[in-house]
Amino acid sequence: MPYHSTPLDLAFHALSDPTRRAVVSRLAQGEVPVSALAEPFDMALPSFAQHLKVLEQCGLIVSEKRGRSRWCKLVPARFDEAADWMEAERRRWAERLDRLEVYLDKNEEDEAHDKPA
Amino acid sequence: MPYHSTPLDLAFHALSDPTRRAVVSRLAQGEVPVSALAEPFDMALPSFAQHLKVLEQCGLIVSEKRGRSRWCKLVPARFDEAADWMEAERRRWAERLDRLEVYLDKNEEDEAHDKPA
DNA sequence: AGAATGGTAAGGCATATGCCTTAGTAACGC
DNA sequence: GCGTTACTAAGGCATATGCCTTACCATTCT
Repeated sequence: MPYHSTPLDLAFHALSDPTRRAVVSRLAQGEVPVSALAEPFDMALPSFAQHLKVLEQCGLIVSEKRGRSRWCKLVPARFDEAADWMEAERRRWAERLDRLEVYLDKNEEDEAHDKPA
Repeated sequence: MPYHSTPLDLAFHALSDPTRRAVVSRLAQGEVPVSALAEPFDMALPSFAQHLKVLEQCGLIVSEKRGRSRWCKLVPARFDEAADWMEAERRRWAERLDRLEVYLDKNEEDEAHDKPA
């Protein structure tokens, strides 16, 4: 999706794959080396490494090579951007429903007093 | 991404495009017909319609044809699944950091009392 | 009825994605 | 040094994505 690819685009794209979400999920535990991360997945290592590359390129994780293994860890900032966007939308949606409810209640009241629109 | 495509995959994929996020964002206002939704975008209508199709197929929106225009509205449930997943991860992450902090504080205290690990 | 409006269908094109295999390279273990 | 371990590079293949254009309906306006 390099047509546009803002950080948010990339983060959501990264999270649209179950393998990558599982990695993110696992990294809540802290740092994990690539081999340990890859172990649960029935996938060739190079394929799995691509997923890590996607996560790293969009800034959801960082990694560092120590000896012959590479350790990965989450970067909450990028994750938060996406989560914050979702919460903000959720709030906007909820506010609209609240206003709608107030409006409906008001009309009901008016009707009770014989003052329809 | 029909390799896997759970609802969560599809929702995140749908949200990875800025045009589609803008549509979701706009629909917080309520129902909007396709032409009005499409108006801000410099894109042929059929291209835009594809984006709506993606949103509808993953359950983020529903639409209904009235007369010759189609009205779209948000479906919060699917959106919430994605938002909930993100919040749950965020919480797990925060909890781990809390435990880490407690652990570090404890060690600091121990050191102060001359009892290192 | 005939034209305009609001989509929808169909198909085409360039690029991206997700997987694979094979072939390296760098660090450790003996 | 030599084999093993842990990745990394390179390239290939099928399918998906995002855009386009050119038809083609329905519905509504005049």
